[in-house]
Amino acid sequence: MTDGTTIEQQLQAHGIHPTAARILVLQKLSELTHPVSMTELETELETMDKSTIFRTLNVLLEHHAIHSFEDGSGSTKYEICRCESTVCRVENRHIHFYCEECRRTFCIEDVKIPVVALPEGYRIETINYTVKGLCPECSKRQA
Amino acid sequence: MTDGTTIEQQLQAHGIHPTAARILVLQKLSELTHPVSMTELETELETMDKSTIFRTLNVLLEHHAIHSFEDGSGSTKYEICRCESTVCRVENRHIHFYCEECRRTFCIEDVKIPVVALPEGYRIETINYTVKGLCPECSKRQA
DNA sequence: TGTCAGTTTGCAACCGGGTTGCATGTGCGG
DNA sequence: CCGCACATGCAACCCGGTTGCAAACTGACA
Repeated sequence: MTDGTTIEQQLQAHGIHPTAARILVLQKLSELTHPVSMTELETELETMDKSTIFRTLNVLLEHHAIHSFEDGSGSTKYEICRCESTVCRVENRHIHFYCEECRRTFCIEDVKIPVVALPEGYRIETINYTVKGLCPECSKRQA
Repeated sequence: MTDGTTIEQQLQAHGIHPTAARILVLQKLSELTHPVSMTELETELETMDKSTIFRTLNVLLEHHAIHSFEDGSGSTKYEICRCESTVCRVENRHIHFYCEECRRTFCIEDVKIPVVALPEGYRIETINYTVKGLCPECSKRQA
């Protein structure tokens, strides 16, 4: 989904009416290599209003063009969905690492979310797997 | 740790000076069978101020008498630590389920957090594993 | 037992992420 | 060209969490 296709095509592929705001937000998310908070997007996209970003993110989420998850930072993080198909299965998603020292959030692309078996009756929609601790840089600095 | 010991003894075992507030909070947490938010505690313990509860929870957390985690509800949830020892290993901790319909958080005691291997350098402090979806009741109601 | 220092608590104010209502703008079909 | 539905900006708001400060408490020591 990241290849030749334009941002606009990606939006349409997810059934989203491509407006300026939506293109800009998705564009930005596809450029960034790490997950961002709403506030970070706000500073990146100075022209755009907070509420617009908020609503845009929600549209993108509903149509599964992006993912959101909570690291322990307090604010929700967003990242573009790089799935091949339009529906992204839980077990294809990677885990995240939140460094309590430098407060950065890392994608651990290589490690997929381990899916557990739940007791009868539960219907799994999504799984949040976030590891907290010290990132390589910070743990080295501390040692 | 849940057995014969009094709340006061539990506090002391964790090196916490047992004050009225701390006893009440830990008491309440040990009574409850499900994780609660600060706000829920606030309504349960009407006499106690929000800030006191906040600071008390932090003391309990620092001394590993309780756990905290984020389900997707937006507010942090707290639950008593039922570990035998004073230090609670990640792999002994159970996972949680957040129902997007009834907004309740469930402990899945039987299922422990799967621990993944991270690339070199990361130091794991804690892991947040929360499944979101529909609880048995709500998924039955929907069907 | 009285006093003092350090700790704990309550109150009030604050902060920041997230959310909403409403008025304005924009694009598209007729 | 008009009208409508949808999208955006602005401002205000909500609420969980956090902090500064002063009062209350506790425990140690004279």
